[in-house]
Amino acid sequence: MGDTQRQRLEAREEAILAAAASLFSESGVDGTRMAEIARKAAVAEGTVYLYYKNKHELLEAVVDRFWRELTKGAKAAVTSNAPLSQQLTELASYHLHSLIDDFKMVEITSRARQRHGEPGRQLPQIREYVRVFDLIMQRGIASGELEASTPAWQMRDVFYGTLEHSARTLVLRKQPFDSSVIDNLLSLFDGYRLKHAPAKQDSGSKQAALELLQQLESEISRW
Amino acid sequence: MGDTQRQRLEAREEAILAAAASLFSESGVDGTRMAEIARKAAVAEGTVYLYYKNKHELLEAVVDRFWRELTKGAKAAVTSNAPLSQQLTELASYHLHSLIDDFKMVEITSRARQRHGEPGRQLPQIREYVRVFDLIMQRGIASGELEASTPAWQMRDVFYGTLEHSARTLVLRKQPFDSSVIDNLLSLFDGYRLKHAPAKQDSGSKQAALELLQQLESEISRW
Amino acid sequence: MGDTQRQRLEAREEAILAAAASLFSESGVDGTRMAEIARKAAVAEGTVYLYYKNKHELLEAVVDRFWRELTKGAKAAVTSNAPLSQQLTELASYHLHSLIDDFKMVEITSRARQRHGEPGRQLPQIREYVRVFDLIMQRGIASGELEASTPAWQMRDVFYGTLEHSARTLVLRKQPFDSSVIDNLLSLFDGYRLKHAPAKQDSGSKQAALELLQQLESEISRW
Amino acid sequence: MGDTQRQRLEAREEAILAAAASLFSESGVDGTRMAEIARKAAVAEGTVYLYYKNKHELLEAVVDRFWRELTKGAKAAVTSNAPLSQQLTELASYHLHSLIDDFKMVEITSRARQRHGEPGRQLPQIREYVRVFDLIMQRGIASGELEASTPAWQMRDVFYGTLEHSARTLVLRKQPFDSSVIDNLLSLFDGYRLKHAPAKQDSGSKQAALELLQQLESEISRW
DNA sequence: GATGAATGAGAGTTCATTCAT
DNA sequence: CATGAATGAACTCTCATTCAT
Repeated sequence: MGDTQRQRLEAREEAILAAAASLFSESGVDGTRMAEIARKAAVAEGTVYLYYKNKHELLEAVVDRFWRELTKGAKAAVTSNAPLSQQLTELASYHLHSLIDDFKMVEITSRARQRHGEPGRQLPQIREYVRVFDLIMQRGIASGELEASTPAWQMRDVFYGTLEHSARTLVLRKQPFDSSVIDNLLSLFDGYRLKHAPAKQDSGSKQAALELLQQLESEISRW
Repeated sequence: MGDTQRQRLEAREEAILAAAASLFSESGVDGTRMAEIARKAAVAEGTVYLYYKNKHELLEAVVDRFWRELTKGAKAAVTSNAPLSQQLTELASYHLHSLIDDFKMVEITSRARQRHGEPGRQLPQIREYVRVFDLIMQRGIASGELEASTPAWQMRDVFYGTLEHSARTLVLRKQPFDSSVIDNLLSLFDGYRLKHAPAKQDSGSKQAALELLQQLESEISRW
Repeated sequence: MGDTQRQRLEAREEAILAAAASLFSESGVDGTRMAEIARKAAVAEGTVYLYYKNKHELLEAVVDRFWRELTKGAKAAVTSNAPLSQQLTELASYHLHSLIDDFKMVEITSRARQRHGEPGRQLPQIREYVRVFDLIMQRGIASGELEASTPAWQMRDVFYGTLEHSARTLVLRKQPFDSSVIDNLLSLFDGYRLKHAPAKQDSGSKQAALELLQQLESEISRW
Repeated sequence: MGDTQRQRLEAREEAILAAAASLFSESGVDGTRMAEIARKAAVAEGTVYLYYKNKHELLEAVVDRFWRELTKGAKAAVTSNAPLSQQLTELASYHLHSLIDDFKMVEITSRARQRHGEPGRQLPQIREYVRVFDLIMQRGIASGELEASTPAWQMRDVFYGTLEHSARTLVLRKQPFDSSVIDNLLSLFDGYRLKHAPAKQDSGSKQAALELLQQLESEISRW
């Protein structure tokens, strides 16, 4: 019975989140009243406040949930044993599809970052999501598939930033998808790829790279 | 006398815009009351409504003004006779600097795009700004400095998106600037650059490219 | 417990109406702020809007309530078994007294009828009130106490209009009442009264009149 | 040239009054902004305040003008040498027509009477208009055409009030006119008319009546 | 006298949040 | 835990009125 109880609570929480997500997407954050969310979630207004301290926390939870779901998919795209280029392709495809489909959520995310006086904060789940992109870059470097001279975060910025901006472009053009964006990005990434076997690595850094690689693989495998 | 009158009106409008811009940046859009803006601009509350129909239109005007100023600077960075790579470097540097310095404005921009039921609209001045990036890519293609097989808008997405995302990264790390981001981006763009003189172009497309180039140069020179 | 709840709601609604009525009468509609009404009714400002969508609807409710109360009194004056002339006297007396006592309400009523673009509307409760006057005229005609050649509504206009205008006259003169107005009106109504037994009525119309009379009596008895 | 100046001033004043009257009728007093009136009158906003201290005084002026015009027509209807009943008929007809045609003005009049704290005031021009009705009743009494036992003001209340109320009835029914209302009223007034020559009046009161009659006739002739 | 930009008090209204039931 | 009526601070916006030109 305690289980039933807990399940009911979680179902309620999920209902509120889903209602809020759909209304925020549809009418914007300011255009959505707490009363509407409660009605759509079939709970009383006050009940929402039992689960979330205020509207902003609810907004953050909605955004969090969105990126958590996204993170799951991104991890799945990257966990295979396929070669790096294929994994990048899959991740890029997944990312671009997701951003286009839920572009409203991307905008709402930037809304969630803005809080009264504070400077723009990074929400934890987004950090986690971006971390998937970082890890794949780091692994590429560690495995020697990507050159080590460019920091992983810069490759990630190219990868992530390009796709985000292309998503905006495609959404504005009302195009549902464009795979050539991914082709272009991947061929660009060839510039980062080592053409030859990684020459002349001194054994110290080689060792370090191997350890890092093992660490990364282990982290990825825990997903 | 008409001049003095007009000047006073414009000064007032500018004062309101400046006040709004600074307060929106400082406290966010929701955290700023129309009364505050009026006080900071040293006008009466009602006066603001003489110039802008409501808070949202004022917000749009603030955002518009920001991107208009940015556009001026971007055009300046691109108007020289310097080689493409140097122009790209300058544009990238200007863009990255600007986004970092006024990162709040970037966030506010996404706020301005969100209006009640409407989907995310593109504000005209941003379009104009992005157009500067498009033009330099198009010119590079027309002049044969960039390969023609990748659409200009995709190169632009890489260029613009990478820098935007890097700006976010740097702001989150509280770094004021990082030139290596630009170096990285430029060296990546080598992948788009033709290594040899553009060989084997049939005379028809050559002719077309020349015409396009002249057209672009003429447009740029009019800035 | 539902009862207690409902009673509290109704008490609150009544408190708001009473507060509004008294303030509208005292200071006029424009001279009364919603905040004042809320304070006088001992509720929060927002609470008023829980019961009435806006100031105009509150005004209409106030006016409605006034005429509903008036209607009750008017019906009581007319329900007796007394002869027509006595009932008319009582109704006239009640009407005149009421209009004089709450003359402000009569003026406010005309204010309630005016809404932005719309032409003057007839508020339902006033129609109901006037209907009491109509019914007594119709009954008089049906019973043969009043001549049938003048339409009931014209008799009613004489009756109602004269009293309303006399009320204005008396209020302007600051007289609390003047029974001679009623005497005059009643003696004038002798002109409508059949001096003899209704002669020469053909049996058909007689029958119709009887049926109408029964119908009217039945409607009145249901009050 | 002074004349031209004065004429321009008067033309302006008239333009403002006309604009206000038409807008008040069309959109109600609250629904009309001073700026609209100024625009329609083709003057600047501030100019209106050179002629009228505030909106309420402008409203009063509009109402005043309306009743002044009405008074002219009413006097014309009554100045003839025709017998009383015919004069009454003409006055009633004129009154009823006017009220129906400009019913909005009647409502606006009651609006003009309401000022913040004050009780309902009588506007001077309405008093003047009603006075026309009083005078014809007084004259009828003095000339012996109406019985002296009912005060003139009561007869006037019957006459005026009935017509006013009938006007409302007809407006609500969207009827442009109904002459039977006047027939009914006139035949009712037969109840006030002396059937025989005024018998047995003592010479004193007879003398007084004659003097009053002369006085009234003189006043009427001065119209 | 005429203008119309500027004023600013004050209005109605909203809605996130609370709390007695 | 759940409710939803009640709250009231704070908002945007209006518009009659003023006054420098």
